Amino acid sequence: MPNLREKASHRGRSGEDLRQHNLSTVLRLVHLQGTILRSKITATTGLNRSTVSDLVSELSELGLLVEKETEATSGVGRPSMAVMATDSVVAFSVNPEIDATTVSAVTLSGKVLARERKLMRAHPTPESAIAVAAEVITKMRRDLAKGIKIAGVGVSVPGQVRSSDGVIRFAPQLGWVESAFAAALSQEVSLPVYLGNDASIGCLAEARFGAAKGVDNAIFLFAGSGGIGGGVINNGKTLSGAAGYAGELGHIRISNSKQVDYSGLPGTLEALVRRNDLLDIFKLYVATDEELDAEIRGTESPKAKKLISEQVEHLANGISTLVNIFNPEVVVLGGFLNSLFEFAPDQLINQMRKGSLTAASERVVIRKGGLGSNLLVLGAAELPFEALINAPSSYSLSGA
Amino acid sequence: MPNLREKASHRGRSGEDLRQHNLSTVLRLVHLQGTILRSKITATTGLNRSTVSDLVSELSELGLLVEKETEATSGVGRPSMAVMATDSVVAFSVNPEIDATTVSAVTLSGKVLARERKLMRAHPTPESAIAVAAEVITKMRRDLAKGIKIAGVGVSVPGQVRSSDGVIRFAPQLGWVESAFAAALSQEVSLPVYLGNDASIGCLAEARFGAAKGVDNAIFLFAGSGGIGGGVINNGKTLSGAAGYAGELGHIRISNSKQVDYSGLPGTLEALVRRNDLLDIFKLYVATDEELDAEIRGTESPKAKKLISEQVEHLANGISTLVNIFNPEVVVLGGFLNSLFEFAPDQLINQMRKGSLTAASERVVIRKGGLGSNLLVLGAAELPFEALINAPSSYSLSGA
DNA sequence: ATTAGTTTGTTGTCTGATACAACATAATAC
DNA sequence: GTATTATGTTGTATCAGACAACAAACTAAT
Repeated sequence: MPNLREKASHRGRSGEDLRQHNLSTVLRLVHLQGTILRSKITATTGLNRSTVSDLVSELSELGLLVEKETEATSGVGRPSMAVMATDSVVAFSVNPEIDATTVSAVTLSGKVLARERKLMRAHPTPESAIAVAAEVITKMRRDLAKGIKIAGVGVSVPGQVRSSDGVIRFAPQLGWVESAFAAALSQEVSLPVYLGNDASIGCLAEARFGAAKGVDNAIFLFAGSGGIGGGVINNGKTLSGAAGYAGELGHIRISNSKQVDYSGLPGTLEALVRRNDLLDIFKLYVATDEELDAEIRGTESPKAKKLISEQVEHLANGISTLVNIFNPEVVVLGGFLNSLFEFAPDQLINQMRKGSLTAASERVVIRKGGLGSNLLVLGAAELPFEALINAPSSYSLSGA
Repeated sequence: MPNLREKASHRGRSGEDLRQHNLSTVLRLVHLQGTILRSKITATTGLNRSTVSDLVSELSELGLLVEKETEATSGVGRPSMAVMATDSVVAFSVNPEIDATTVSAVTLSGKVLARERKLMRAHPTPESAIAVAAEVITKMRRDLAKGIKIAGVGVSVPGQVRSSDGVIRFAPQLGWVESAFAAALSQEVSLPVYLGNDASIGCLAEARFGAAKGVDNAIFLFAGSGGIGGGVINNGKTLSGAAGYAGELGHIRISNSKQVDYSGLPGTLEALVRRNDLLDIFKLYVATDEELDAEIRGTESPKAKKLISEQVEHLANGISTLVNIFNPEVVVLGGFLNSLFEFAPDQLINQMRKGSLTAASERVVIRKGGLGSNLLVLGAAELPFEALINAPSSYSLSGA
C-alpha cells in the first residue's frame, strides 16, 4: 500500500486549514479581479460579512492588499469598500530565449513595473542565462521603492520542466539538457524560483487574464519559432501529469507522415504545421508573427494558399483530437496559428467538426490569444504569486 | 464578468464544510481500504485521535460504517479498532448492452450481493432497457435483508453522457440518441440515478480497486465489440471536460487513413485497431475476449501475425500521443488491447517510446486491467457511492 | 431639508469543530 | 508482576465563522 499520508486527498482539515483556505480564496479573488468591492467578496465566497471583514483586515495587515473608499457610488445603501491587491508585492518573471533573456517585474496587482530584454551574443547556456537573469533581477531589485516585498521568480522555459524540483529536462531550441535551473538561479538571487513550461504558462495567463478568462475548460495552442506548445485547463486547473510534463499538445500524432518535429517525433501536429515552411514560401528568413500574419493575409500566390490551406487542415485535425479528449469550451490559438485560423476560419471549423464527436465539439469556440507580448510575463509571475496566494499568512516574502 | 458564485473554487468554507470534508475523508478512506485501523485513519488524515474517534462514531451512527475489535494484535500497545464500511448500504449498477442488460447490487464495502443478466430478445431501446433494469432492481430490492439502505443506481453507458443532467447523447452501438435515461429510470425506481460513460467508469474502477490502484495519473484504454473507449485520471480525479464528454480516447486521430471508426471519424485509434478485423482473419463471427486472446496467442499464420503487428503499432501510436498529453504513470489496457500488448510487448513499448517524449514516457508502465467482469459493476456503483461519500451526513438513503 | 428605506461595516456573542492534555485501557517485553 | 508502549476516552481550551444588533453612509421620496 502506498503511503496514504502523502496524498492531499486523504488529509483531514483543521480549523487553521480553514482559515488558510478562506484567506487564499479572498486573496485569489482580489488578485484575479484587480479591484473588487468587499460586498462582492461576501456574495462570491458566501462567507459572512463579518468574516470577510476579518479576512480582509488580516490580509491587509500582511501587506497583501489595500482597502480604499469607493468614490463612484452606484445604487442605494452604504457604499462598499474597494479592495485591491497591493502594488508593493512584486514577482520577477524570466523568459530565456535563443537570442535574448527577458526579465520583468510584475506587481501582485498585475502591473508590469519594469521589463528588460538582454540580448545574448552567444547561444545561451543555462549558466549564461542564469547569470544574466540574476544580474538584471539584482539591479531591478535595487531600483524598487523601499518597502516593496518580493514573492519570488517565475521562469517560462521553452521545454520540458520537472515541476517537483525545477529541473529543465530538455529544451530543444536552446539545446539545454538536464539543468537544475531553479536551484541555481535561486542560489544567485536568494529568492524562491519556480519553473514552468512556456506554453503551460501561456495557457495559465490566457485562462486568468486573457482570451479564456473565467473559462474552466480550455485548451491553448501556441506556436513560436521553436514549434508548437500547448496547455490545458481542466476544471479550472492546469493539467500537470505525474511529473509535470503533461500538456505537450504539439506532439500529438495526427498523421502517418514521416516528417518529424523538433523533438524528432514523426507525424505530429508540430511536424506538419511548421512556421518555417511558411517563411520559406514567402521567402522570409526571419519574421515577427505580425510580419508573417501580414503575408498570410495578403498573399495571392496559389502555392502559398495551398500550403496555408494544408496547414489549416492539419491544425484542425489536431484540434479535433484534443476536442475529443478534453471537451473544452474554448480553444485559444497563439502565434501564427491564429493567422492560420483567420485565413480560413470556416475551413478550420468545418474540418475540426468533421474530425470530432458532435457532443464534444458543438459548443467549442476558437479564439485568438488576447495577451500578446505580456503573455509569458504575466504568466510566469503567476507561479510565485500562486504559491503566495496558497499560503498567504505563512509565505515568506523577501525584502527588495 | 461571469457569475463567480457558481465556481466552487471561489467559495469560502465554514466550520460545517470542515466537518463534512473530514467525514468524507474518513468514509472515503474506509471505503477504499475495505478495512482500516482507527490508528491508521489518524495517521493518514493527520487529524487528532479524539477527532477521528468523533468522526467515526458519527459515521457509525449514520449507519455507514462499523467498528469491530481486532483479534489479531500486532505489536505493543492497546490494539486499535478496525473500521469497515457497512454491508448494509447498497448501490445498484446497471449495464445496458446490445444483447442484454445486467443489474448488480454492490455494498459500500465492495461486495457484490447479486447479479442478474437479462437477455434482451429485440435490439434494446432506452425504454426497454429502463423497464428491464427497473424490474430487476425492484425484485432485488425486495430480496434484500431488512434494514439495508440504498444509495442509488449507477449506469455505465457505452456512449456519450452529459453528466449534468444524465442524458445519453449518443450511444452508437445501441443506436440510442438523446435519451433522458437517468430521469426516466429514477422515476421508475424512486432512487437517484447517476450515469457515466462505460470507459470512464472502467477507468475509475481500475484506479480505485484495480490495476491502477493508488495511482494519481493514469490512462485507461478499453476495447470491446463497440470500439475503443478511454478514461483519464489526472491528479486522482476523473477528467470530465466542460460537459462531461472528456476522455473519448478512442477517437484520437493517429493517421491520415480514410478508414472511419464507429462514430464516423477517419484515421482514429478506434478506426485502425479493430476487433472485427481480427475476428475476420481468424474466421470467427463472435468470440469472447478470452477466445480471441487464445487465437492471438496461438496463431502461426503470417497473415494474422502481420495484422496483429499492425494493430500493435497503431495502438502504440495512440498511446504515444496520450502519453505526451497526459504524462501518466500507468496505462491500463482492457479487452483485446491487452491481448495485443501481450502478443508483442516489446514492439508496443518500443514504438510507444519512439513516438513520445523521453521525459513523458520514461516512467510509464503498461498494465493489464485487473478487474475483469467486475469492472463495470464496481465502477458504476461508485457513482452513487461517490455522491454519498461527498455528503455523508446529509445524503438521503432510501429503504430497501 | 427632512425622513424613510436600503445596503454595508462593525462589534459582541454564540456555536461548533478540532486540538490538547490527562487519564484509562489493553496489549507486549522483561 | 511491572514497566513500557500505543490507543481509546473524556473534559477543556482555542479558534473560526455565523448571527444579531447597531452604526454608518448612501438614495429616493416628500
